[in-house]
Amino acid sequence: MRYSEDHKAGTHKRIVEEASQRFRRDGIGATGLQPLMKALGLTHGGFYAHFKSKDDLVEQALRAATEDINPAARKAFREPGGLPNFIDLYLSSEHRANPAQGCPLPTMSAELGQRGQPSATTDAFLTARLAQLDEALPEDHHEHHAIGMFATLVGALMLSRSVEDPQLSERLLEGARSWLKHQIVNGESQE
Amino acid sequence: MRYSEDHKAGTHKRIVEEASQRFRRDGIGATGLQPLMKALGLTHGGFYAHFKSKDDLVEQALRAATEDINPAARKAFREPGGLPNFIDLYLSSEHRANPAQGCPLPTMSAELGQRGQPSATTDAFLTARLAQLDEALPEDHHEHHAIGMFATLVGALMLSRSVEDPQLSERLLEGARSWLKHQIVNGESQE
DNA sequence: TGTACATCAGTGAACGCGCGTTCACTGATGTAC
DNA sequence: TGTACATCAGTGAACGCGCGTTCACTGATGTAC
Repeated sequence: MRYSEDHKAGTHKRIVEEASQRFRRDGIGATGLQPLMKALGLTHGGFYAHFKSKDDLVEQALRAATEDINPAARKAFREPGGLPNFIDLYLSSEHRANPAQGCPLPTMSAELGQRGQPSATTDAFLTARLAQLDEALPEDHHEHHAIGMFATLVGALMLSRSVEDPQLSERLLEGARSWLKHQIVNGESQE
Repeated sequence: MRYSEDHKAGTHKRIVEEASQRFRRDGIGATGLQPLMKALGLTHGGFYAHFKSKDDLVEQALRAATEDINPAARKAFREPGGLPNFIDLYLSSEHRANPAQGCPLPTMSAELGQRGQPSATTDAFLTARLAQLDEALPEDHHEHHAIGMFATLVGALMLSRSVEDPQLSERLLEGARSWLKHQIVNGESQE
């Protein structure tokens, strides 16, 4: 059947967005293309009219996630002094509970490092986020501030999702929040 | 064939150790039991004489990793003021290049969080490491110091492994090292 | 305005493959007599 | 000391299943005349 002008582009986008959520929630390896297409009301055969391979989809999904930032987080970055708000959003129990709508790195970056050949997409995503954090930091900071903070955010959220005990999970989030806010103050005054 | 007294225990240990390395290097999902047993010169059928399931092996492998700490890292913890040495070891290019002999969390914890039902083994592993870090920190620190530092270590190593560009990878390790050492100083004097 | 045809997004069966798990078995060794 | 037997760690074929990928196809729509 032939479809209207931009029908295919729409389907393409739907696949990328659904994949982006599933990769973040379940991981890349654990996300099957067959269930993915079925969830969109499509059959799996059509997949290869849109993508060269699963790896191609992974790249596009990660690229899509770069532009799909939580509006509240974007707002926190816009306003001066909004960095603590961003930290609270990133290390919130809401973010922990909803990996599918969250940052792809805590769920995907280990797997991205293990997959056969790496692509520049991860680098681009990470660099963009570091630049964003860099702008939000006080003027006289060093590069390692943004890097250290980002690593802490990603690591703490990932760890908080991996433990069984809810109290331990909460302590991890709260501990990282305190540590990071404490560091903002020191980063401004010292160095 | 019947074997000597502790033959089975030896095989059991060999499986756990080989699995522990493969899980850390390739991830849990990407590690097949068939290739694992074959690498030890065994057939896959015998696996279930040793373990209830793959999940059982995962738990035992993680538990084994708890006791298998890099001697150099252990030494760094023993001597007073050895924390910077530990940071350098954890965030070294050697550790980055050898996940199979390294900390299981950067490679496994995302997957551990995504697997069906979590077990207390991750909690035990993480708690033990936090306690270790806690002891190495100056007396008057807060719990969130150990948590923040550990999250930074795990996050930075994982991210450094996931990027394609070696220079970016190096910047991530170096950035996190600087940030952490800077924080040790502040953690002592302030708070 | 009406008909013939080309397009091509999506269909669904099939491919080989490796997965975790089960199970009837083998056969070298330790034990009992 | 010599023989019969029980043990049980390890064997290897087989189970059903889902994976990523291929491919000949369908059939509603847009275009050409």
